[in-house]
Amino acid sequence: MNFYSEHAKVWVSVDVIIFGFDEGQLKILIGRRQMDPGRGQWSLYGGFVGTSESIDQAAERTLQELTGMQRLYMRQLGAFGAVDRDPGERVISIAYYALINVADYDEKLRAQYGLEWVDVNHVPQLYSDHNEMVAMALSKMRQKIKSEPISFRLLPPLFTLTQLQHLYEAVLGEEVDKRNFRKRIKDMDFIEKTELIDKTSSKRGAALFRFNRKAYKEDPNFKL
Amino acid sequence: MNFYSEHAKVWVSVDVIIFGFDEGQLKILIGRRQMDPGRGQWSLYGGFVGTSESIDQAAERTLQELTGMQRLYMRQLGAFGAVDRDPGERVISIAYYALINVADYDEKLRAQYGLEWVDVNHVPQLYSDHNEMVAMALSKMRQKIKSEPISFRLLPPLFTLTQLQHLYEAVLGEEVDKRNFRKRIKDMDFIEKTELIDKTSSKRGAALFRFNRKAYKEDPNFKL
DNA sequence: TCAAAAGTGTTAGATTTACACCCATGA
DNA sequence: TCATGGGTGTAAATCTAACACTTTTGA
Repeated sequence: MNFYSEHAKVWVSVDVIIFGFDEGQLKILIGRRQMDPGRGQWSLYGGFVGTSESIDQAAERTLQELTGMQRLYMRQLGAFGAVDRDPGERVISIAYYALINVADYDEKLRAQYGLEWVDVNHVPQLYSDHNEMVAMALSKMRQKIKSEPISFRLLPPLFTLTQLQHLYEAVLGEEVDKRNFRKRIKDMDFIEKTELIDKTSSKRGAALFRFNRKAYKEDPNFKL
Repeated sequence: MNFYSEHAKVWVSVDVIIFGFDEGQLKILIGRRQMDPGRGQWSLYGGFVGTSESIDQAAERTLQELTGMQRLYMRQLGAFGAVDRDPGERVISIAYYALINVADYDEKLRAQYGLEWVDVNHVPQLYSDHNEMVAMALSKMRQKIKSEPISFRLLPPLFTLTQLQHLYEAVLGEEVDKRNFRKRIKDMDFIEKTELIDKTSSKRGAALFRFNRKAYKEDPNFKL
């Protein structure tokens, strides 16, 4: 008998907000809940924290289950612990948000889990407090994308400046001045212009850029 | 039998980093751990989350136990969940940070709990991952104090501009230009000059200011 | 030849930073 | 009278924001 045993245990889960950029919109991945309570409701994907894994590991396991992808960007958002947040049992949930390049995402997996990409501006009502989690994740994203080079996680390895600008516009929810935007990008030497040209979105073609992680680490001054 | 019961429960605790401003230094309140494992080690104060309280309520209960004070500023920092973070059992802890005016704090309570104020720049080794929590709290504080009027939570209701400046210097860990600082304060109409004079720290006396919460809510543009 | 997206500089205004002296008072 | 902390303004530099036209090319 020790002092721990005087107290009650609770279930702890993780829920993951997966952001993607597609069709000029910032989207998240949601699915229909497969179990009671709340079966059939739109919901974030989550999972319980096991006894032999850290909460970060639980979140990574959940994310990988869903995407099959490795080494994705993921950060903790915070813990959600209202007593009745889950209608079934007392469950404390720790929310994470992750960024993926939609093009890398296996469409078969999406279908298999019955997941859908939905525009962050048109998220339906979700199970439990998941809408709150999404709102908080979006707000944190907006903050972070201005001061850290996480935008590249939402794009293919090679991207045009117009794509990058549209991504910022989608995340921030406001228009961005093209010339000022490009000026700032030019100041960041770790965003490198390649010799490659993308001709898919214009007749003239646009230069493809790449994020050089090593160069960023040597001189990490990101500011949008 | 439902799907919850396939999973294991864990203990969930809260730990509170209590900041105070005293003798020109930013300090936190720590104590000697009263139970095994880790008895006698320096530690943050914490408590377990009960079955009928939210995590925020658990944090508030813990904070109030310790300070006897109500309506303090407190925010969640995040969840800490390494498997072996607690040497005794698997415990996931959610850290909170709180701000108090040291002068309001009952010295008897401090002595009763065996707590000490220590400078954030000289925090000893703490139990478990508590040093990590403190570092994160400090970093969040630094961020927040530049964009939200939380500094007043660390001061008496009436304060001089020199006090306020020293507080910023202690939190940010760098010197602040007196004239530029006062210029910015003047721009914020919700920091009101009173007719009162503090003569305790100079012969000439310094004007006492107060934070007008209502005025701030009407025009909340805080920027330091 | 023309529609559509790519690409490019300048200027005014706002913000930020650096900096030094006089004031009021009690001891 | 003097030591101590309180209080004040200006100018240079930097940063931010607004703004429009030319280029390239495939259809």
